[in-house]
Parts: sequence; structure tokens; C-alpha cells
Amino acid sequence: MTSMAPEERIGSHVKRAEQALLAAKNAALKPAAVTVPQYAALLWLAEKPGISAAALARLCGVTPPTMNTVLKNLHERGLIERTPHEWHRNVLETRLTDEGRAVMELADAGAVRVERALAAAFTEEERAQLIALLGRCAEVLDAQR
Amino acid sequence: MTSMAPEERIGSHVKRAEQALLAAKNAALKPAAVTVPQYAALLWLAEKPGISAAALARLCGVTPPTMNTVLKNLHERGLIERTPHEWHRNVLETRLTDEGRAVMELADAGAVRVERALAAAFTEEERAQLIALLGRCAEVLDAQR
DNA sequence: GAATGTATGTTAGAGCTCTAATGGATGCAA
DNA sequence: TTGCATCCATTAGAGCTCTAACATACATTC
Repeated sequence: MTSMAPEERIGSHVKRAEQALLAAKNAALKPAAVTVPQYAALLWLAEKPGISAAALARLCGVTPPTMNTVLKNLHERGLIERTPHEWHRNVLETRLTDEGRAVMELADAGAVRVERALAAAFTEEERAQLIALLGRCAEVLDAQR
Repeated sequence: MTSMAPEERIGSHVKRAEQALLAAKNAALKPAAVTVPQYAALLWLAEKPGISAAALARLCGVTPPTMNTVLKNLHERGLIERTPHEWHRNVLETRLTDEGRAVMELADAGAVRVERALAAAFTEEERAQLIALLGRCAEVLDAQR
């Protein structure tokens, strides 16, 4: 006896969309040679220079150790710099380097292209509906936990 | 100049819903001590005993090396067994063990509970709408690539 | 001043994920 | 029979992700 068919599970469809999104963004980010999480971090760093890694992790929706991994790779590539905070000695301020900004802008062009193509597939009403329904998903699922 | 606000990006909302889904399922799967990908593999294995790893990978929407990793962990826990195919000597037939079936059923109970709670947050019409909109997302994004 | 609380950063370990490359086996066609 | 195409399996390497644990620094409170 099958408990619940995959096509009936809303989660299956969410996962599929997310997978397609990740694949499309990854392809679009290829010219900039960054991953999706790296791009997300670079984008927030451009908007909030000097932010702490923990705060950046919250913005990106990942845990601090995860962000640590991402930042480590960005640092090794010279796209960011990390300097100790003036009086909060335990805090590292993270900033884009010039090259980091350039890479971010290249990556952003690709990412926005994907988002625009995605948005173009919906009417304004449908887009609002989709966002509202997805929001309710997240809300219900977070409450479940 | 900001290229596109995060809240305007449909992708942001898809990602958020997927993250919440993953977290909720992970919590629901804790009693069975399996991960979401492991559960997905077990569920398909129950329905298609003796399936090859590559075919299972396709069903689960991952690559063969990824499925290899998942199966390796399941095998080490004794939840599956892999035997050479009768004449296709290069093919390994994968099946649930008795313990694997028991774990799958325990995991399934948790997963279905999450799916039911999720479905309960929507009317039948909304559910159909959400699935249709997500389907269009996947379609457009796959075409992008 | 000392204890508590909160926030940050980091390491360790397990697991998933991909691309790329390699090796083996089968089946079909020239 | 030989060669080609196809499928399966696996390894290597890079990267993301989480939980758990620990260390540090600052702030508040007693």
C-alpha cells in the first residue's frame, strides 16, 4: 500500500522547482565562476559592507559554519577581505574587494536574467499569488517544527 | 544601484519554502534516523524492488554519484542489499532489507504527517494553483538552461 | 567586581551534491 | 567479428549544508 503519491505531495513540486532554479542559476553564474551561495553572499556584502559573518548567515538563510565555508572560499579567491572590528575584537568585518565587486556585478547580471525570464512567465497577479502561496508554505512548515 | 530586490525575486521565495520544507521533513524523519534523500531512496525502493542505482537516481532527481553516496550510507546501516544482476553483470539490483522496510515505514509516517499539514493549509483550488505555478517555474527554468 | 547572558567565530564530523573522468558490460550494426 | 553506442558503476575532487561543541568578547545584572 502506497501512503501518498509523489504528485500529490506539494513538497515534491517545491523541490522540483527549487532544483530547476538552482540549475538555471548555476548555469547563469558560470561566467563569473561563482556558486549560488557565493553569489548570495557577494550580493548582500555589496549592500551591507562590513557586516559580520553571523549576520550575513542570517540574511542568506544559512548557519554560521556554512557561511564560514562560503567566505573561506571567497577569501581564498581574493573576492573579499576580513578585518577585525575596532572595539568588538571578536567580530570580523567583511567587505568586497575591487575584484569581488566586479565578479559580483558580472554574476548579478546572469542571476537577474534568470529572474526576469522567470517573472516573464507569469502575470502580475499570478506572481503575487505564487509568492503568497509559497509564503504560506514556509509559515506552516516552520510552525510544524 | 540595486539590480533587483530580494523580495521581488520569485526564486527567493521558492528557496525559502524549500528550506522550510527540508527542515520540517528532517525533523519529522528524526525518529527513523534517516535524511531526506535517504528517505526518498527508500520510498522508491519499496515501490520498485531490484531497481538499478542509475534508475533510482533519475527517479529521485539526483546524479548517479550522488545516489551512490546515499546508497553507500544506507548499505552500511543494513537497510538495503545490492546483488549483481543475473545477466547484466555490471548492474547491481538494489532491494530493501526487512529492517530497511521497517525504517522506511516509520520515516514515511513522519513525512506524510508533514505533507498532510502542508496540504491542510490550502483549499483544493489553491493547492492545484500552487502546483500549476510551480510546474511552470520548473518548465521555464529548465528551458533557460 | 563577579556571574550571567548574548553574540561572534571557529573546528570537527557527517552527509549531500555536482562535474569530470574512468572502466566494464551489453547490444546493434557494418 | 569488429566497432560503436549506450548504459551502469565508481572514483576523485570541489563545494555546500547541518548539528554539536568550544572559545572568545562584550553587556547586563547582582
